[in-house]
Amino acid sequence: MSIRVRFAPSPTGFLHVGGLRTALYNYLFARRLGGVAVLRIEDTDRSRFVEGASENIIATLRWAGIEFDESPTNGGAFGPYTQSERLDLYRKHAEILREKGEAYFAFDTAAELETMRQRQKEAKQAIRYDRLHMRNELSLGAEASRELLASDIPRVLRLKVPDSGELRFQDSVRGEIVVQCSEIDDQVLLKSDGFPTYHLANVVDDHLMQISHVIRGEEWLPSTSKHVLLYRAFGWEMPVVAHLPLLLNPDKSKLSKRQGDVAVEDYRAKGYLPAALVNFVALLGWNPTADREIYSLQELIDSFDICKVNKGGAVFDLQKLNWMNTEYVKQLDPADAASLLLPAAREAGYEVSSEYLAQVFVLLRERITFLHDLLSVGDYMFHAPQEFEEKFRSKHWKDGSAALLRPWLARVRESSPFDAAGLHELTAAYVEEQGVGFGKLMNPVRLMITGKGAGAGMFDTMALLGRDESLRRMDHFLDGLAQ
RNA sequence: GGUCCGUUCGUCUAGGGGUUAGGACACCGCUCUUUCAAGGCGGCAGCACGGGUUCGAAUCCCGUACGGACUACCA
Repeated sequence: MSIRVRFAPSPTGFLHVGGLRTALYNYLFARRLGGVAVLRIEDTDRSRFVEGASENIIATLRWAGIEFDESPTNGGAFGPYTQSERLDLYRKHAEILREKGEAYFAFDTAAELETMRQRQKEAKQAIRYDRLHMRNELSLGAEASRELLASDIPRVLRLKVPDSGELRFQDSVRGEIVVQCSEIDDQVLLKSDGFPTYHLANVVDDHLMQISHVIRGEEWLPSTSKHVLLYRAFGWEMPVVAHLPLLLNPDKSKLSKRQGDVAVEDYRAKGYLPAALVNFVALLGWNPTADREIYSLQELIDSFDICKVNKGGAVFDLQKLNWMNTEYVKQLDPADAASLLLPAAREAGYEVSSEYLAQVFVLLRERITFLHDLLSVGDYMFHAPQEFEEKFRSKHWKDGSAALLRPWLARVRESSPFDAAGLHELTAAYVEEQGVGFGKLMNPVRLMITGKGAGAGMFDTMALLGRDESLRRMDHFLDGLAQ
């Protein structure tokens, strides 16, 4: 059997991080087994359609490095199948179902359905379409329905669910699931606007596209029994299903916008690296080994196993994501880091070369979570400090500091070459002579040059800044003191 | 309310009859040190509960509790 999977988002907004993980697992599964992954846009709800959402989802998947293999127009591309372009297919199959007696038309109004639900709720009954008492082909009989069918009264097509019997299906993640037919609602298949519902379109497409494995979120588990019935009604073979555990808010409810960012777009905008986000999200619900956290996409592919996916939901923990991003930032090639950061640096008004940016990155990469932190954490690498951290000053700038600094400054002025090793050597000799520790001298130097109490090694910092700039800042500071 | 699903440190997880229950994030301590990080070392902390099955249960079975999803002419 050839492996074919699909990722089927609906274009109602930005790609959700949960969607990213679903897409990723589908992608990993397909790549691991040499299968095909298709992207399908499920836009059968016209009222929720958001302009540009589909394009955004595709762009976001590309950003994350997740690729799809097939397109309706040309064989090899990423480009998606779009359900709204396949409406004839769903209508045709809906008709087949009706001819087989597996589906029927119903003419109830929204108000009638509401009344029915209210009644059921008050009677503490399960809320389900009441086929016997509502207005439909089955309750009305052939004679009476003929008139309604011929009229222009709005109608929906409903699945005729068997009254009794047991349904069983295997889920690759959860094992066997058992559901009683009596618990299943007569699902609407075709809406009154002629569009199919998710259930019909999904089953028809999965079959027509020869999808072998349906990997999707747990929220679909309850409706899978309806899909089983649909496959059975059509006489089609059911694909293997796997329902992924949900991504959760810290309070364990389904990950939602109210409690933080859910759009991949948001994380991208905040400066998370795609590889870090993908790595993090991959490990929410699955882990290839016991003692590793960092995996490249290829390593994830090589070890992916759908059967090892967890059943329980996973809380999306921002702290761990942040840690993972710092790991990926540290591993970035300096030249790549510089080119990623250059636009932001320019926007901040720093007219620097990418070579210089790469050097600043190397200097400070262990101290940042996001690449763009370089511009704030290391602002003094781009201009003289505009303010001096008072807490650090009061702690490390003593009355005798200036007197201790001047002879050292004279030597720095003369030193050659001006590099970190030379400065270190020179300074080591000086503090030895003076009988003081490094800190006594270097903390004031840090204050004068960076204005801050935290940063990379001062000799490296000075070397990168250069002799002129370093001395200018210190002289300026001491001049200010003298006045 | 009904149906279905789930439950290993605070969080992500490994482990699936015999383990001192392992790793990671976070937190704390020590170390390194010119600052802050990073790094190294160490610490805190967990099998939801109750019954079975078994010589032996975190692991298998059944309940209970708790949590979640679904319950639309949304996906």
